[in-house]
Amino acid sequence: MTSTSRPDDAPSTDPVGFESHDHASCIASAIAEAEAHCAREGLRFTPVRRKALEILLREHRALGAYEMLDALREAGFGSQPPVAYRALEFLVGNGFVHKIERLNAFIACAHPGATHSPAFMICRACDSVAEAQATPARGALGEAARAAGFRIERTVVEAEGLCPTCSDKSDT
Amino acid sequence: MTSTSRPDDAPSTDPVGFESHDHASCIASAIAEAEAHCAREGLRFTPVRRKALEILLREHRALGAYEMLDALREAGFGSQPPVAYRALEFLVGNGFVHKIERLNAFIACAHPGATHSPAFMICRACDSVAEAQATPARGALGEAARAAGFRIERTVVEAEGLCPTCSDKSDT
DNA sequence: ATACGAACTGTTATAATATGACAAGTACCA
DNA sequence: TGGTACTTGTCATATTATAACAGTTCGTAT
Repeated sequence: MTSTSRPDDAPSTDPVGFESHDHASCIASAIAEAEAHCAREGLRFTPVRRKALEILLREHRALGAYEMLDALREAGFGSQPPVAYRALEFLVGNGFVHKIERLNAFIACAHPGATHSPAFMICRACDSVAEAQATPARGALGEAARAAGFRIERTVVEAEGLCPTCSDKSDT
Repeated sequence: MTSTSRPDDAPSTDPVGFESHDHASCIASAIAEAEAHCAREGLRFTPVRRKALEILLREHRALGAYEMLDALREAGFGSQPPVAYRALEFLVGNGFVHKIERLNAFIACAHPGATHSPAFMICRACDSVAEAQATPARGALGEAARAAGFRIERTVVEAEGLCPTCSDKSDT
């Protein structure tokens, strides 16, 4: 906790992520959420897993697996790819982290706790990523799936474009 | 053309792709579409590009770049990765082929000619892929983007689950 | 016809992303 | 305390992708 912490009721929505916000408190609460979830489910929130989640929360951007590996090595963990991939697999599997397929990279979930289908907005200029909510079963895809008899289990929804900041720059 | 060809008005929708259909005619017409498009735009529909598109149309499934490379080599083209990647880049760039990010693989467009935002249904059991239409700007993502001031240029929409066939099998 | 530039092809080499397999350590429970 | 499932770290390797450069082809303007 730093002197910048604030009560939980401040920017509780933050639907976007292109705005700045209080990292210290969102990190702490996300870690606490993960810890509680693991306790409830009988999962082992081991040091390397916790560290990986902390790194993603602290960076607040999408990291490649090898960037994660570097960070974990610096923190004193193993230095071979499976170390990073296994931690990330655990975190993704439990919904604490999402994989951005378009970037082959990983980002901490912005809505921990909520069961959700994430959607992402990826800026092609600065690589920033914001998380929103998708509504898979609704819309054209849901209809097509029902018509085809396809049983949707998971959706990847990623929009690529320009974030407000980069959009302003390119308008110049 | 084979004896199985049929008039263009038969299954004109084929919104799904989990159904079988007349490959010979859909291949021929897709190639013709691509040829016409390139002629109009002053693009060069070279032998290796044409062959790559033919291969994807014939296979009617998502192929990895190295599978494509093998097929191109067998057809007498170069045998190094850039050969495949460059042909695929051209085809994707012109909308004749889509990349399935979830699979790092490529599939021929099922709706050639139409300007569209594709959406895919990917069977996790048999890896079959069907293409549908997405409606990016509508729905929750479009709203979030407008609220955030994010300018969407392209969307990746991929649903993972079970196709009708595999779904029936797993119900047993 | 010919010279020119842009685009294309093929190659070598290497980068970036990801997984299989195994040995050693740890947690938990019977 | 012994067994079992899980976790970690490592080595080795597979898979996916791109940079750079030389030679060729294409279209066009002389």
